[in-house]
Amino acid sequence: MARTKLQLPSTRRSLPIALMRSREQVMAPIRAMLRASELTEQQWRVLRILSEFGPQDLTEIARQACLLMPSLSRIIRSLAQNGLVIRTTDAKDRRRQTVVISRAGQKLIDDNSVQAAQIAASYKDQLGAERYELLLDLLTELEQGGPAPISGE
Amino acid sequence: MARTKLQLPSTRRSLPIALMRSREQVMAPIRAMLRASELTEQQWRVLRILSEFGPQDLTEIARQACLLMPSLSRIIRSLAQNGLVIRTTDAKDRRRQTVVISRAGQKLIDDNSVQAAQIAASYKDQLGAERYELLLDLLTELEQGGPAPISGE
DNA sequence: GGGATTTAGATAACATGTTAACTAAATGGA
DNA sequence: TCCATTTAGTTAACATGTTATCTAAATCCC
Repeated sequence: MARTKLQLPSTRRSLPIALMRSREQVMAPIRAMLRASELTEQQWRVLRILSEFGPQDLTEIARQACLLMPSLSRIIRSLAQNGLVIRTTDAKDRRRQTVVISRAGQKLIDDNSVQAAQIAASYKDQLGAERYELLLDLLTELEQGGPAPISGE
Repeated sequence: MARTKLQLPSTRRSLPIALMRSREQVMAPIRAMLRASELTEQQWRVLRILSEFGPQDLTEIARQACLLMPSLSRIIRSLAQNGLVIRTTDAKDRRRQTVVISRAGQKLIDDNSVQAAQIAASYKDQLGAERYELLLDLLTELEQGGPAPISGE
């Protein structure tokens, strides 16, 4: 590749900024929906993970919900206080805690899932199914490949 | 549009989560770079906007950097205290403040722009130029259309 | 067994995200 | 003119993001 002088791309065509802006747009109606249930976007994500994949420990939830442990630690504490999840200490490894969604937590998921599905479908309609899947593929590829290792470090 | 029963997509194929995960990946090396300059990602974004588009008021910076006013207000205060930007009150509208990047602020941009450009280029290499542009287009489309129709644009 | 190391999770400290409420200045009519 | 309304920016309050540090329990390895 010709070593033309690398230039910082315009912020108008910056990938990180574009990812942020589009996420902003996509999340807006979801946040509006959740406000009625007094749930934050992150709490909703944790509940959905627990509902979809069943009980699991904090580290696994963090990985799936894309949250850092300190954030998740606070979120789980809050959800437990509000009776939406239940924590139990693992018998075989007493460092580990297994988190389960409660009946009340599952009810919140059920109450909001129809509207959430409609919102999700609206994105798909907007781009068209094919382009929507393509977008998801590109994002997944970006996520998995990861940035090229920084040379010389 | 009575299609099939709408179902909440799996979190493994959720657009908001995919956007978040990929942004996470993309930002990691940038944050690592900025840590050496004691800059946060948001402070870097504000400085880049000011460097690229020149002096402007807070509302305009917020729009371009995709920050909410309360966050930006704190960030500008911090940047001003550290001598990286300069605020002046607009003479014609004394509510409005014009923010300019300082010499020290510009130096931070200059010192980091080569490495930042390399990082940006690495994403492009990873996906290939064509798919990279396609991704940016899809994100832009998502951002502009939005699920809630924006009237008059 | 027993100390060094690793791992799960929590805590601390500070920056940002988010919504609501607020101040001050400008604007739009009657 | 005068006051209601709008606009630019700030502050408050609380949740999350981010890095560093800490504790306790498990594991490694001699």
